[in-house]
Amino acid sequence: MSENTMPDNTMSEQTQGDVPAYEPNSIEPGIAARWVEDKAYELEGELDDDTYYALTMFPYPSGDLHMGHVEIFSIHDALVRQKRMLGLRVFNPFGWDAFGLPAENAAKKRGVDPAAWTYANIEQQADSIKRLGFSFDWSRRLHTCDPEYYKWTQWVFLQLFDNELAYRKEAMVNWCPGCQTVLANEQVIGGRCERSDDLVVRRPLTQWFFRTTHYAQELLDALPTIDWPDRVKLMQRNWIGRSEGAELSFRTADGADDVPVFTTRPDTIFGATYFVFAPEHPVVARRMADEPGYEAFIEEVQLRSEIERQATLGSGQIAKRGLRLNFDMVNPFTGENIPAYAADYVLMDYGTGAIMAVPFGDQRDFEFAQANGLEIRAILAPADGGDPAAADPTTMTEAYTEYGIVTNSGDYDGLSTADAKNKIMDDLEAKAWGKRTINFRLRDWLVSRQRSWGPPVPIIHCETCGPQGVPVEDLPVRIPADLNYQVDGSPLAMHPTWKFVVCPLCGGEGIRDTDTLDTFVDSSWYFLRFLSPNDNTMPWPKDAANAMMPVDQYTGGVEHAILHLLYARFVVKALRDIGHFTASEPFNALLNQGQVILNGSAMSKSKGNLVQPFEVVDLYGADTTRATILFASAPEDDIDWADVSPSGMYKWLGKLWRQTMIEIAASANTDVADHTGSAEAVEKLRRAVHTRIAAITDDYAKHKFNTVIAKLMEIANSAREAAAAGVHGAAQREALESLLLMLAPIAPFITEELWSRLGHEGSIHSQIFPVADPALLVKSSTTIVVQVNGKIRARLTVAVGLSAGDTERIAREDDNVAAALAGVTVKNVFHVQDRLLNFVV
RNA sequence: GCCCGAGUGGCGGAAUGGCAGACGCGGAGGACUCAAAAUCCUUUGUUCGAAAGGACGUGUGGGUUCGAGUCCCACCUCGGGCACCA
Repeated sequence: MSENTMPDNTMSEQTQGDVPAYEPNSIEPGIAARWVEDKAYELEGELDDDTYYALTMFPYPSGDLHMGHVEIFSIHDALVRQKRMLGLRVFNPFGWDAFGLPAENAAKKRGVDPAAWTYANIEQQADSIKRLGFSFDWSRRLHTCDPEYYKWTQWVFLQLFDNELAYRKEAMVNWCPGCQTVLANEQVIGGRCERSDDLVVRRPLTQWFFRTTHYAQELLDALPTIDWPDRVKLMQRNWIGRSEGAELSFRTADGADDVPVFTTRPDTIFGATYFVFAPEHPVVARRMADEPGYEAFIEEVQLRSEIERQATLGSGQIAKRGLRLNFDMVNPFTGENIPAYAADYVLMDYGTGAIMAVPFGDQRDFEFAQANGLEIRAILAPADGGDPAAADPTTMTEAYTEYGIVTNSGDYDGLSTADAKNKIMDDLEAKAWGKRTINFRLRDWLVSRQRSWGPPVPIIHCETCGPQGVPVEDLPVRIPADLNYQVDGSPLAMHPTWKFVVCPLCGGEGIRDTDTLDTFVDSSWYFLRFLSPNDNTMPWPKDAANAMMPVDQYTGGVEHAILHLLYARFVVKALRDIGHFTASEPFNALLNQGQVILNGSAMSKSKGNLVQPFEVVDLYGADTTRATILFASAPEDDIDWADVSPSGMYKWLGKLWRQTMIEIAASANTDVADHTGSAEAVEKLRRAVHTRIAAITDDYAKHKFNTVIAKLMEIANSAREAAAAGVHGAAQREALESLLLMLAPIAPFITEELWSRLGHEGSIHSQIFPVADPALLVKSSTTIVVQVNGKIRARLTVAVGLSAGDTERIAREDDNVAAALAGVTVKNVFHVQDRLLNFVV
């Protein structure tokens, strides 16, 4: 390469008149269309053990994509594209969680067909996703509202029904007046509906449940086996809420009823000075039926509890009111008669619905006892060092919840709390008064909804045969096309003819169940349907399920921590036990992205603070939009759109574009295998590139896309510096091409375009991710820090591998170090190889 | 109230117990331009100093360590989860 064929670099960077401009919106749409036409990301061949299953939470089609979608798909796509470049066969399907209330609300308010509304939104989102270049496998697309899909949702329901994991019962359930339907416990947030924010009321209704409690222990035990964020695992652990204790019975004073209670503190039983039932407890209901005031009390409690819950949220103070019952109970250990109460602080659906009240050791009982003038009996003394006044009923101001030494408890006096617990439980079991028990906070999942835009519960009710599953050959039970959505209540239930059928067992009169399944049922198994979304003969092939499950990498929002993510785990365990595959968990690894917010608060239509993704895309292109999001912070952190700078990212991509174009021009008529520039400058550039390749590979593995981009910027800076020093040709191309390859998962369009302009055939996205040359990672010299008493006195460049003695000798030659050491005695010297030397004086 | 998590420049954020502030945004100055935009270059934690150089600095107070943004204890603030769970 001769000097005069090389354009002067400074000149070309300043003029750049001959370099085509970076115009993302003129190149991106064509490339996006080509990827779809070429079926570039459709996986061919078998779904086998070697296939990597990547999945992102499928969206609900409420309108066009919002920023949150663009964020999660940008994270997911960067991850997926990089995995492909590492040589993995990646299965990356996509679909829509398309059943839900907004479609039904649109139908009710505006008279549109919910299906038409839904599919129109889906098409709009699909177009946007393609425009943004997300590399999903479109051949596996599914929508949960397709009859071809919900046929199998109904089949899943029937599998659980046939195996006694789906059942119907009357229970006090959460009713949302706004949505006109019942809700699962997981959908009630702070007493309000997760969707509409209406105050939820409690009603007794007969509903369908999935027996999630059957798997409570396994759902808890398996948490350590999955690679999920600790935060999510902790939320599930708390939601499942396992507690160990004892169940034992108290007898009524008249000897007629035995009433079981659950306690985690059997050691405090001698302090049980009264007894409390949940207001609706059956024993209370029977014995109090004729008492004046009982009915009123029940009503008052139900009304009051909701209001008080709201009024006292966050205060930690809840008034405890109760009703003295017309009978007493007997404490089995003391033999004493103790008064019985009904009070709303005891819940019917936790434990046994009744408690032994120990005001000394439980804050709620303490408050209730004070309010009602009941005895507070000390049954524990603080261990050494404790404050005796805190455990003295005459002076204590709150319950004594610490452990200590048992007192006033007969034979158990003098034992520690832990020993007394064990001994009392041993004795309970020996006397057959009770047994060791484990209680869970988790309840069964209520799955039926009084709505119509969802899969109808595939059950036919028969007066003689009871509820019967719809035979598989009759699935799907379709939503009728002629529903009237303008009615109050459930359109499906009010259809004049739909529900009248014959019983599949006896052939007599049958009535369809008019409820539909919760949308979370749809999404609790969709990752299985992706394995064969177009096969109408089975839900999924067992072989493929065994090979592919669990999903290797799942990405999505933390808002589903105890909803979707818990339900999917339950459904997989249930289907495993029924025999449909061997996997025990749906998602092996989980990445939770943060939220996109604006000026500190969540974006929402009602607040009018939405940033529409396409405002950004239309201005700067998809690459800039994607890279801006990934550069703003680590994926798990929230992004405040007020703080991010798409224009900054756009500038950088433009700079990279020009830099690459200039190099293409600079090396146009030369042999790119050769390079110009000094050997030192070339080596410096190559070292910079290869150390970054190693670091970036690492950052990708940790999903730290923000530092990936920072290091790519460093390569660009090094390459520009080298170009200014006259380095062109092979070393410069190596730098730029490595950069483009490593940027490709993040900004797929500009890298594709520049890759081809650099003269390469084929897509950059089917290349192999760069590998660092180990030889270029070995340094010959390094900068060490010399400290005196931990304060930095000098930075010296020395050869690597120096001994402590040699390093010290060189360090002492430095003027600054010598000055700091003058007149003092060095007591010790710490040496960290190739990094640091610390004189302790 | 209980349980998690987090506090680093004007801003977003980097930092296997070993050079705090990588990378970028924003700011300042300059080059190019008739001018502006775009682009390029320099500079940018605070403070003392003409400079060389020094001091201070990761929410607060202690501690461990030769050495702490990083580990431990207490507290403050913010964010999240749960909320009468016996």
